[in-house]
Amino acid sequence: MSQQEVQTELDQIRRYFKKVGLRWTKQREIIVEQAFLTHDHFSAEGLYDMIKDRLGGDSAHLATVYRTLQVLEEGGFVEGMEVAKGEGRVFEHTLGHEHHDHVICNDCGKIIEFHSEALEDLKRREVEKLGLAMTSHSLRIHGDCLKLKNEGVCPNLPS
Amino acid sequence: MSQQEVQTELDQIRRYFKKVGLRWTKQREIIVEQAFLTHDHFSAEGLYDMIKDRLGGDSAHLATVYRTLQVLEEGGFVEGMEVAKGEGRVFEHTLGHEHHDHVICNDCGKIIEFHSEALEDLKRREVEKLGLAMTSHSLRIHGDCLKLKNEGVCPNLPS
DNA sequence: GTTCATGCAAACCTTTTGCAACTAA
DNA sequence: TTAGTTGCAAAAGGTTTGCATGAAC
Repeated sequence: MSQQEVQTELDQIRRYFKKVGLRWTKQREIIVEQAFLTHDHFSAEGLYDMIKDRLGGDSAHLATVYRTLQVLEEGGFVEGMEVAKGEGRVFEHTLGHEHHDHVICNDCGKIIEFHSEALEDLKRREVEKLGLAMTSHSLRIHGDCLKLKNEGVCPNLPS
Repeated sequence: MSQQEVQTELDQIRRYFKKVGLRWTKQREIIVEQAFLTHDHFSAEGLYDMIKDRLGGDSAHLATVYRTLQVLEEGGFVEGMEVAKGEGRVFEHTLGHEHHDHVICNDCGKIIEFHSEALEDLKRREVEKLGLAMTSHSLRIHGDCLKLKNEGVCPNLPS
């Protein structure tokens, strides 16, 4: 996401904050900006560290990061999920992304996103059979890397 | 699961413990038995409470429940998952069950299980396209109850 | 000037761990 | 006998919260 696109997202989120009666503070701006500058999935503490690296140690307190992420999640701007047992939640921003599922590589831990309309339809239909209207869902698939198995190299490993 | 079926599961698990060089203790028997007597999903602490209710306060320590659940999960006898943000993991036993997905009712929180072979196939194929061989996955769908919306009654609420 | 947000530290909750006592094999 | 297991209490790790101070409106 380019700096310019981030600006558009920022504006949109700022309007949301105002609309629901929340104040737009320096800290919130910093946190939201960092969240949307970040391409990968991030944890609350990870985001906090990125902010420290970029702007210095006292730009936004960790507790404020948590509080802001909570607001963003309620507003539907980010989505949190548990990736591995015993670890904290990781987030991703959702503005301008269609919903996607996650594949987690057993070999390197990398999170790969994918989207399948057919899969979405099927989920929705299966749930309707049970008498519910799907509002959200989370699909995480763990898998072994075939390239690693066949060629000894995991293409998902950071190079 | 009937008392007799539980006995069969117990035997199977006891053999597993022995085979991998773990001891079969009174506490482990109590914990495994309770886990397989239980039809619903349970948390570690919930299982501990059930044991206290059934057998008294000092039958098995909470730490032992955690340790045993870990072994059972590694052995593939139970499966743990996070249902709601900020809450602990819940478990279900898997022996003699085919894999299933979960639907969580937004209205009453009830967890409904379902299985769809078509959905399984599609997941597997989508992941293979990405170069991975699916080893496990977790699909949780949250939905609004249609009966509640249309008729004012959520059939998933405990009666 | 009010009301809400922040920083800080302390609390919280679930899960894990170190260790001495114990027990299955 | 002896290596693995338990109970206990303490620690750990991620997240939340109460409160006084400070900033947005």
